[in-house]
Amino acid sequence: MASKRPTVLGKRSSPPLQLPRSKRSCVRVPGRRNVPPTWGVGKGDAAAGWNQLELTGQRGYPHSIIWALHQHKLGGAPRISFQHCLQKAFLYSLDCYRIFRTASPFDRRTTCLEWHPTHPSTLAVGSKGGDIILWDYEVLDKTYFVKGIGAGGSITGMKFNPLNTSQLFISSVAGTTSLKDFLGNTIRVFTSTDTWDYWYTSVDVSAKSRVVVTGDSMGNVILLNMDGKEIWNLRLHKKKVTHVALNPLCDWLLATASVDQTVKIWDLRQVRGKSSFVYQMPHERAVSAAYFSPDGAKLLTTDQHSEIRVYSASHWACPQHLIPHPHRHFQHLTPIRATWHPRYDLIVVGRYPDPNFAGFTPNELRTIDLFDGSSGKMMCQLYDPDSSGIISLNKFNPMGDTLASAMGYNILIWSHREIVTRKQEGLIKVMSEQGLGRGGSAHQPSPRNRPRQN
DNA sequence: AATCGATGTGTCC
DNA sequence: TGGACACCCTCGAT
Repeated sequence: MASKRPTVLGKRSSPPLQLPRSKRSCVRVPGRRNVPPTWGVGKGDAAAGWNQLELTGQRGYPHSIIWALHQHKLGGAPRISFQHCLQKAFLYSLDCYRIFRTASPFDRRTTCLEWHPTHPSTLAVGSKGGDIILWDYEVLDKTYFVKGIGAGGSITGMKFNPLNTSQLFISSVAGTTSLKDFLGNTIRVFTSTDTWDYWYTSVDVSAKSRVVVTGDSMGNVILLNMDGKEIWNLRLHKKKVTHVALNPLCDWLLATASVDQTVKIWDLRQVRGKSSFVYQMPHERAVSAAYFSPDGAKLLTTDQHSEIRVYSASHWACPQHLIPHPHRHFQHLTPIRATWHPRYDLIVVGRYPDPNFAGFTPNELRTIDLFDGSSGKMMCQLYDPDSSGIISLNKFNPMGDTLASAMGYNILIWSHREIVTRKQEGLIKVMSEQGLGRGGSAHQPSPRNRPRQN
């Protein structure tokens, strides 16, 4: 096998990428070429933007758990569960969500986002250059930064090790799926390519059945045990595998998405080849993501053009909802992926307005859209005019009260205005005590993207 | 198999 | 300030 170096086929013209890059080696860590990383505190006030609610029913009532309990007790319609009341209360509260903190720690686009499974204000974010940051946004400067190789290092998938949350499973264009810690040590390499002709595109892990699954850009899916022993490696798709996801409850159920325009569901215990799937879901376009819902009962897929789908376990064969939504693919954009809220039947996804999309309206904004998973209806949009880029990645934290977004080079943290205000006061105090204060107020907005300003 | 076009975001001049 | 251009290997159409 050829060494992992530029190839004619790959059209790579730069020197071998595994060598230290003279241009990059002296660059401070973290940091952009000539721009220091930026860390921002959101404005958190009402003027910061608008969030548009499209709920039916009354407004202006404190939509809290108390409200939900009250509603439930009133029991207007018996089929409306307490859970549903809670979800409604949560949707109302989104009206008050603001950007709480921002960070722009990389010298390339953000490609990957993963919340810490237990620590509520900590997340890992990966970049196109292979950098990874572990960031606790509630504590100033509490970050770990693992430097990547630069060009060609792109992080394609991340998953915290469920058995040791100081470690991350990482798949990368640089040619490995491996387990690393935040000091940069490689604990184990699960698979590697010795060529730039293909690379790994996604990882998932099951603590229960102790397996690691990874997909590659040729359509192969590899199943390994936690010790790194390969169980099988099979070409399950005709084109690049874009996403692999294990069912959180049923750990032998695997979903794979591909640019071959299919999503396939597999029984891990009996995979023999391309056609041994349990279900196949043909799509209109290449598919970027297929996430099982937290309760394992649904599957959410995002294609590369203008469709989000919800499938239900009761009937995998046919989608429960086809949701039209503009999020077309573009070479220099991190593919947009819709994700589930961890507690409610809600879907979050970034909008990339498209004049050719059927529902296009002039002056459409690059919002974050929330859909109800059971009705398929859009319930709410989040928007901040100071962060007007396309928001490719959106994930709620495991608690479900904070949203992390990836917008180009930037990471945005959204939470409830009251919490934002309270916490920001504390942060600004600490900043000014440490001489980091910026006139005692938040960042000055930049015309395009506030987080880039410093 | 090879070529082309789409068209976001940041840097440099 | 605005325009050129890099990014670096994406995907669909031809």
